[in-house]
Amino acid sequence: MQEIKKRKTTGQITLFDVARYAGVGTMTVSRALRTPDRVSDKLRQKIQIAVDALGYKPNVAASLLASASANRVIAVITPKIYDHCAQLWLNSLQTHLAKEGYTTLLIESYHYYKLESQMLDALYSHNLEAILLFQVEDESFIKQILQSKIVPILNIGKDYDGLTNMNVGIDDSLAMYMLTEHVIKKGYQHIGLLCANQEYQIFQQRLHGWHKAMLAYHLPTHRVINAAKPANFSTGSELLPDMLLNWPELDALICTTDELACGVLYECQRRHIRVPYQLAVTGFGDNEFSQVSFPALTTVALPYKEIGEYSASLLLDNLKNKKVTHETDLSALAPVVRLRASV
Amino acid sequence: MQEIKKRKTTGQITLFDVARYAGVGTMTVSRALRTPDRVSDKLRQKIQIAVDALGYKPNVAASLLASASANRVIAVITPKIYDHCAQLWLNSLQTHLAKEGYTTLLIESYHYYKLESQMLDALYSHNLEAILLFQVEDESFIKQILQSKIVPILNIGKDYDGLTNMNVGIDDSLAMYMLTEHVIKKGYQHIGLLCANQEYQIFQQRLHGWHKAMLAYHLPTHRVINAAKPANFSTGSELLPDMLLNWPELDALICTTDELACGVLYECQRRHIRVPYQLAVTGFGDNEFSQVSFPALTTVALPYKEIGEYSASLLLDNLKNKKVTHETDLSALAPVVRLRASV
DNA sequence: TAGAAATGTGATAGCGCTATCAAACTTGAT
DNA sequence: ATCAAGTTTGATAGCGCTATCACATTTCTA
Repeated sequence: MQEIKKRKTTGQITLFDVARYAGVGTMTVSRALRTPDRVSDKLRQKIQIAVDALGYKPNVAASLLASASANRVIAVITPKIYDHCAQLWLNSLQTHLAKEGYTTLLIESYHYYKLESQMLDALYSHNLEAILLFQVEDESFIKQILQSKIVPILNIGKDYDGLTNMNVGIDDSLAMYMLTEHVIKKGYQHIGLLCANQEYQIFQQRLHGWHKAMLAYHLPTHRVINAAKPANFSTGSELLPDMLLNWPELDALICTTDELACGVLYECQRRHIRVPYQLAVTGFGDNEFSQVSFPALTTVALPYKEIGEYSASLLLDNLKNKKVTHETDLSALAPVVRLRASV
Repeated sequence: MQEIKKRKTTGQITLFDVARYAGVGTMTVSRALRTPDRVSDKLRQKIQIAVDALGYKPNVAASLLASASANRVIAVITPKIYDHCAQLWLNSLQTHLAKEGYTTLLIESYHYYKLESQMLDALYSHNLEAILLFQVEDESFIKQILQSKIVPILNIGKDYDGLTNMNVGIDDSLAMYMLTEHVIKKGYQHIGLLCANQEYQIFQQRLHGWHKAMLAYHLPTHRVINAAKPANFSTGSELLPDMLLNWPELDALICTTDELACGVLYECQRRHIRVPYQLAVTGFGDNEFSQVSFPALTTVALPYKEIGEYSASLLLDNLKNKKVTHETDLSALAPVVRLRASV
């Protein structure tokens, strides 16, 4: 039996207290809690009683330090949690990771502008097993994370030249190409693009997809408003007049988000513009309201749910040290155009 | 000088390595990093060079264990992060806490249904300083958290009989009362209520507020649809026909969320019902789209931004061990009715 | 210039836990 | 009954860090 000495302590109930109460060694208590099958039934029961009686809570910092084991915690960094895409993806990801016992720590990087290193320090203090970046565009920030490369990093979005350990690409450009192609094939000739949030690469990609499709079908690409405003409902309402003023011949308007498109639809109603007869309108993203709106919004859906699932499995495989080259049928991750009443 | 011995280590660069490289004691390195002003400039520079050269990253588990200090991390538990209210509140809260160097750990409790204790274990492993509950309704879950009462707990929402250490109430009932009163004063007589998500207390409170206002003005309270469906756009569109069928005399419809109301507006357009001339419609929450919609939605705004700010200051005061009874002008937290074109 | 006070630095002893290994106790085959 | 092999248990020695105190050094006061 281990020496029973008086220690000055933080007041917390420790393994030692439990061991003394149960009349066993600390190691046996530790085992009873971590690997119960390596302890006899009799002692295990005794120990359980002691744990309950004393209200013992393990000190995970000590456990981590002693075992140098990881924490089953992954961090997700994304600029804007409330984005519809982020919602779908996160929801799917978290569900899958929670099943495997992982806790997800969400960080909205927006709040840590100029506080990045502080935030990272706090992050690393959690003994993370991995970091996921979702549509993080700040390359210097990514590099800063990678510098202190102590855990695997999975990036969702544009691949920064293989900087990250793993990358799951999302092809916004392709999605917009497909959508534009559908509109073109419907016979529209004077197709404009309404792009907000132009400062973000992801919107540049959407613009690029439109541009490419227009060129491919020999259509003019000058009818573009590219604004540095939030891509929300009011911006849509606000910018429609400019579009109509500049290009009265417009017969279709492609918006880079469903919110913009929805704002445009409202403005059309205010101005008695009949959609799609006078003007066809599309969004991007297949948000919840796009199939309920009046008229229902033609849009393109990116498979964020599947991407979330794929991200989770890729990450879990990597953490389990299986092959990192996880071959999956990526066709399941292709964008889907939803043609509705507004085109 | 401290004995330089060979240790078996996890391979990580330790304080000891930095100390040896810089030719100082470990304690000096520790101080140079934690309390730089207690170390001479000369040694501090030397140590900084050693830290950079070796790429030293502190092991926070060890630091926590040795100092028994807290982590500047608070956890927020909420059933649904993507809720508009949660967004506003969280955004405001996080901004204020980030300024004070706190990192916010977001947990969507939905993902941990039946995994609560596992999730809590993971949570506690972070040496949290506090836990915030936002509109958590599962009382047994709250009790479970409180059982292991190791950190202050701040609850936002209904007060569970003083179970939590601190409580910031949000009066949904009052907000709905105010809204209903406005509608009544506009002269509407046949006022119905469309309530979804009836299983949640927060929606019961809204229903209650409507009921109370109707009684106060001697108006009938039977025109209610109380559905166990998600309070979203499509439910609004879907349930409007039932309302109209049951009560053709309806001249105003109050919806328990803006999403429901927006769905109702769309359905009105499909059915050529002129709002507000044939039917007035209101929402609840003042979501972004409610002022852009056509017609713009009359609704009531709860001051989640202010509540977030108040929560942050209350929590910070508590953590700093100032007076916990933080008196604030709570009138700033009162709901605000926004009368718009739809009523 | 001596002595007191303030400041800077390092050796030590844990924080609460687990890896490790040796000791004690089973079990089963001879 | 005996020994080999398996199983269960506990004492020990750290994990990497910081609180603490003692000692060394500097600065200030009389």
